[in-house]
Amino acid sequence: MTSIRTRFAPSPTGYMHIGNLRTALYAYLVAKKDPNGAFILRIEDTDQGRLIEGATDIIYKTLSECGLKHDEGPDVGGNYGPYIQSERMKMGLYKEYAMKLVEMGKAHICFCKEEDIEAQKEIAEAKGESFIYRDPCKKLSQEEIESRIKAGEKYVIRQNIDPNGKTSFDDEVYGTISVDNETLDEMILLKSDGYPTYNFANVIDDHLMGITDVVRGNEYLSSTPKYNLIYEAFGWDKPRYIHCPPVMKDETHKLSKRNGDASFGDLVEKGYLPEAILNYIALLGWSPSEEREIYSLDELVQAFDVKRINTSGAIFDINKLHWMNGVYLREMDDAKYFELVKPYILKSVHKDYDLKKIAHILKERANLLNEIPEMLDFIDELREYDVDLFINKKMKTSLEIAKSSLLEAQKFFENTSDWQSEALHDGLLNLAKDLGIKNGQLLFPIRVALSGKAFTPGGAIELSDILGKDESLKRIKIALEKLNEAA
RNA sequence: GGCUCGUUGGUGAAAUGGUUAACACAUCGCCCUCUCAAGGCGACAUUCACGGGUUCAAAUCCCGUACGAGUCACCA
Repeated sequence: MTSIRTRFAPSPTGYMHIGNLRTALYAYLVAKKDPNGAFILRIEDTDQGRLIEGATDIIYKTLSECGLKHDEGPDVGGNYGPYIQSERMKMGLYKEYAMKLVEMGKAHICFCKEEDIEAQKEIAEAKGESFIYRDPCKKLSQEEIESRIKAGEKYVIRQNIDPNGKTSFDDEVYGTISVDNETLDEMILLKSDGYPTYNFANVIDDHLMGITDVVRGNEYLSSTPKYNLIYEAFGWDKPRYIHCPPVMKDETHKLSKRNGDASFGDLVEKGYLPEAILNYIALLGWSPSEEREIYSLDELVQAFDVKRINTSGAIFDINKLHWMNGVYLREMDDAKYFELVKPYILKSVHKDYDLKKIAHILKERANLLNEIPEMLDFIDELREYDVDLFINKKMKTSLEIAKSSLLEAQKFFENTSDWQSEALHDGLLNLAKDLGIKNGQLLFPIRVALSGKAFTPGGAIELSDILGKDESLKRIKIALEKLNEAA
């Protein structure tokens, strides 16, 4: 049995969309499911007008950040190169195959003007008729064709389709798809600029590169029969088809880069981890057979099964990604977490505090790296805050209680020589016990005094430990002044 | 408009003719707790777009309707 070969074939026209990335992921998983399988990257740059500078680099970068390592591609080489279609085109490869089809009577040369066809189409649509272009150039004599080409007239090569009969194929996801040939239009294979269309290059390259499993979006479902007709004309083996449902932005719209919809790069910039993103999008349109959702890439390879790909579109839910990102963050080992989180801590903490302690209180709380700077914005400088923050029903605190608790805390802090978390912990809890008040009645006011915020990562003990004796006392003093003013 | 595909809770989804229709996110409530989180527990679809049919039995099979998407480019 031959090894599985799949390809990811993006066109370098901008950023990497989440939907694209998911297709790449599925193609990778299908290939890697086979120990000898190969995942190939091919750049489809046949639309010279839409090329965007740097887009290919984004593709390389994204794949590598995600760990979707390709076995063959423009940057890593391989035995089936070149892997960029414009380079293949320069070898005359597409034209050669297109001409073969012309010789076989499966394609023809067409001189029709784009505008003329467009006009005919509009007329048909105005009448409410469906429009299938019947190309008059099919009837041109050999002599006429030759003389017009010689005269320098522009032409394209167009597929010939026998309108009789049906064409059908079995999609691994959608099952049997079958269409009447008369509804198939005769698509352009080679453009007048000499470049192949996607429709053609795709078939030629997939065959030449030995692709066994074509993984792509379901927007190609309805043109697949036309591709198969080309395979049949050449007598080539057809690949297995794995069409994937779309990733949606909402009920009726696919995810798109316009409107600032999430691209992979955007999400990473917002503080989502590539592993979490990949894990999340794997679940958009596919579900594992076991009751589990957290999978590393290698685990996905094991668990993935084409048969469990869904047929209907899935809406991208940032909420769930957010949760999943938090899971990845919490499960990360401390050393790795610290290195990851350090630059974000440094965005708001510039003074000389123990960053590891800060990372520690963050770990259970931050779902998103970008949330971190704001969570720590009280550490360097205490900001102005409202004295009412000390009043908390659940903690059973009032301004009076806060004041007396802080006075006690002040005394305790002043007399504490052993400023470390364990001693602070024991000391403060004992203090509350001695005073006959609830822990919260003592600790809540301290926490507010130290941070000036209603919510903070960490509590009174952790914050006083991090801020140190002098700074803690200073902040308590400020709080007491506030409370005196309020009284 | 023609053709193709789709439709289970707010979201991702399981189920492959017989279950109280899993599970996860979100939401809400309770517990834990020095705040917020995290964690624990619980609530949340009498119903699977709708209407028929087949069957002892249908979310699952068949037909129709509605709605949605894709495609019909010298874009991929």
